Amino acid sequence: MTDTRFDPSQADARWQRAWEEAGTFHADSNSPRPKSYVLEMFPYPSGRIHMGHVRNYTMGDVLARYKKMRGYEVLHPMGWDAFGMPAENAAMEKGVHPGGWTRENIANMKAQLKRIGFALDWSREFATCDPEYYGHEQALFLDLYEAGLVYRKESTVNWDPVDMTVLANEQVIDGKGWRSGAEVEKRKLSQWFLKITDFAEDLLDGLGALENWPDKVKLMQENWIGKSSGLEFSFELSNGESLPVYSTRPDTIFGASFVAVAADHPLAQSAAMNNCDAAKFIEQCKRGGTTAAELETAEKLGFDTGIGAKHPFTGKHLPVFIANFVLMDYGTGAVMGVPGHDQRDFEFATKYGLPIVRVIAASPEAAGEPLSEADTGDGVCVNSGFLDGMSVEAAKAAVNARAESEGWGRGTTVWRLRDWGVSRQRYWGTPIPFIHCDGCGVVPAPKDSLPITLPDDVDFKTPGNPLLRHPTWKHTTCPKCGGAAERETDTLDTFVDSSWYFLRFASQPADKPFDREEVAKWLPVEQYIGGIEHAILHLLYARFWTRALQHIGQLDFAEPFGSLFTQGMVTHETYSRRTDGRTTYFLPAEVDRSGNGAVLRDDGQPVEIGRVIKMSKSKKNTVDPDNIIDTYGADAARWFMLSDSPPERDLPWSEAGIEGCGRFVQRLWRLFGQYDPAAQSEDAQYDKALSRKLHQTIAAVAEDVEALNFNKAVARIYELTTAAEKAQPSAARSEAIAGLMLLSSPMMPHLAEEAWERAGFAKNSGGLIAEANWPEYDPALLVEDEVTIAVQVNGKLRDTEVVAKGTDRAELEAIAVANTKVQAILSGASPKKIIVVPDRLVNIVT
RNA sequence: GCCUCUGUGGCGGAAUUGGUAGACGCGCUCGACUCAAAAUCGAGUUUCUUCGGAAGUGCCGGUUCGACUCCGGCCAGAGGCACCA
Repeated sequence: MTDTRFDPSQADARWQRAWEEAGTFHADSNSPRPKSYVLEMFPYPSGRIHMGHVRNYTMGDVLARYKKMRGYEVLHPMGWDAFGMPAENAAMEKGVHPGGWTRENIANMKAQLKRIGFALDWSREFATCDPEYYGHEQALFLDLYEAGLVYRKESTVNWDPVDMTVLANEQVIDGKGWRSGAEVEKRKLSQWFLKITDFAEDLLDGLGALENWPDKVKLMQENWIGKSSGLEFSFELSNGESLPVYSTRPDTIFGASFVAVAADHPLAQSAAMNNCDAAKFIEQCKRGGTTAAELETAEKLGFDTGIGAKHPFTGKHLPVFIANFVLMDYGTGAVMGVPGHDQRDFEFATKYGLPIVRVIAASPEAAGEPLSEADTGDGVCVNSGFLDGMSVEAAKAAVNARAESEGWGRGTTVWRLRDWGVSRQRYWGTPIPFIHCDGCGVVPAPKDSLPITLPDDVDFKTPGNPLLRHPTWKHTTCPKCGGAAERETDTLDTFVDSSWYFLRFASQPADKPFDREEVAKWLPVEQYIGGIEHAILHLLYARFWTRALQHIGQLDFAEPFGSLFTQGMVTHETYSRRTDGRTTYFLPAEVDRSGNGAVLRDDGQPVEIGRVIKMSKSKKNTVDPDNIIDTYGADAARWFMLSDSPPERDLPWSEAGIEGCGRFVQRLWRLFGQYDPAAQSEDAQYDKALSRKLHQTIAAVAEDVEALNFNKAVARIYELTTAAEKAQPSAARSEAIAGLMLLSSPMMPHLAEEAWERAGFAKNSGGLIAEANWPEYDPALLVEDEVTIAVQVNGKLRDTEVVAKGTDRAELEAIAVANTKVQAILSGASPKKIIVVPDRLVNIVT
């Protein structure tokens, strides 16, 4: 019998074809239905879909299918974040063209996604490496330039002196270039920036209105934007100059024992001119990576310039250091060092023998308490002249007021957020549409010259930017003077590409980036789903870009994503070997983990087992879903992704559960086969219980799916399945079986379609279950009429009692006191207190 | 180092948000069916126990009649830290 087993290898493809032929998931912008835009973060086409993608897109898919069943016109599109470094790496390693490599990957991954049966509107697909896409991006960039939101300035990059190329942070390993192994240097380059700081206040304020964003994401963004108020003031220096510094803790000014400037601060530069030791120290600071993590964990080093700074209150001379932990990008690039109340300053002062003074203490009496580490707690000012006895807050205000009235400083707001550097010295990205002319300077490319496309004939045999050394590409004429000029050879950060792709999904006009009317119909995105790793950068950039477009009058809203859901990552341990100081990673599929350790299947030799971390291409700890679909079918894979783990939490990958999911698919299939509309009830009481279970499940699954609590919805479906299996044939049972088909259809759409058809619904209603309505529930059936209450003595459970729902307090108390186990414990003593929570418990306190 | 999370049986996790800890699933054990296997079905499965109970949600302490849930302090792991996407 063919229908005793569900055969995904037949059914999956069959229904995928049926949906495609019926145009089931085609989003019609002229539909009278209410609209819903469900979007998952589009993937980088790395080559293969991995489990993180499957998890992400399955969640979105369930929601999209559910919304459709609830009567929405759903836009659920897919595309490709197709520019980026891995394509260039592949070009260098395998000699393939980044474009060809990317296109091939897209084709493979699209085929993989199609096998999983996602309810996507493929007619809206595009890749960011399409000239039709990035040409419009160039136009938008020029629009922002005209609005004054784009500028150039010098900024630091990682420079590999052997390969003569700029390295991404990821390519710097232990301060060395990943290919050359050369010690990386910091180098300044003139680069393009977007003025995200113009929107800092607005981006911060906007978080308040994002009710359906996770608090943790809003908090992370808030901290990232980092609004702080403090004092900007100037030290008079012994060389007659003045040095502006910024501090968020002016209340600790009496504890200042040194002043420190960044290595690239003008003062440091001029010190280097007169002093070769200073120059050497600055050179030393240039070594190592540029990341905040590296700077902050590196040993605190300084160089005493010999210059003195005059303390504005005490007149004491403070030594001025050049220090490797001061950032030129934040504040004024110079700080006052207060070792008593800042841990970095404390470490620095300890190392260089500088005074450490307590100026904040829990109470005035504790002024003399020694410090073994920086005290960053609250308290009152001590050892601080006129500030003594003031609270931290009062002292801040008092210092600011004195500085302002005496004219040597002022209270200011400083942001941690820096402008967005978008220049990349790489080939595989959107060319920045500017032209460098010796006579006219930097000139925007005329809009009618867009798209400025990438040349195809590039080579990756030598490191560095192929655009820069291409024989002809950069040569052009100046749009202003007509003279010979050169194109900008930097390309845009790929975060620019992902900052507006969601607008392009609304429609794809040829002559403009997006159609305003279509955007108005679909946007903002109703539900955006993606990895928590994008909590700050991508989401902040997209919010900024949307605001910037609103600012220049191209959009009518500021926030692109109404609701955000950040899923946890699919994680796996890593397998690696180190040879010649380089680490090679291996795929889980290449590794035999059956013994105690792990060995490579190829040579039987052990590999090192690394930590359980997010699946990523660079660490090769990815699992390919194709094998799982081959073995168990798309529905089992989808079900597995939704089961068990709460979606916001990380999911450590294991193969163990998938088999059970495959069994459940068959179990449901057998149950669905028992659908019998003619079945008659024999036991009305029993029927009512099953009917109640069905209606409770309908309500609960809807609620769970809307909250994206898929693991809970899955558990409900299991429970109803078990109840239906155990029930005798009856009308209620058939109703439950039909209900289960509908409830499980967003999660296991192929199985549901097959069962729907077999049960005759497709013929009767003339449609697909994907186009059916979500079942209604009867609110009257949700309420139970009996509840089990806990009987506790001193908070410990002693027994339970079944009572009618809504039994009043007095009666509950009487039942509990009369309970034999309670009587045994009380043994005649009378309780001190009895706490009654109706429908829940009675607690007897002795 | 900084910011944000997470921590519950052998495993993934549930717990109506302060009210019966371990729902549901995986795995395992035993049983039924079978010549046998697979599949399927049934029972059991936190730990200890003198079988009365006792302990138990990363660790230490606190609030409460009652704490996985709230508060304080630690520990461990993950994500992000501006050129991975």
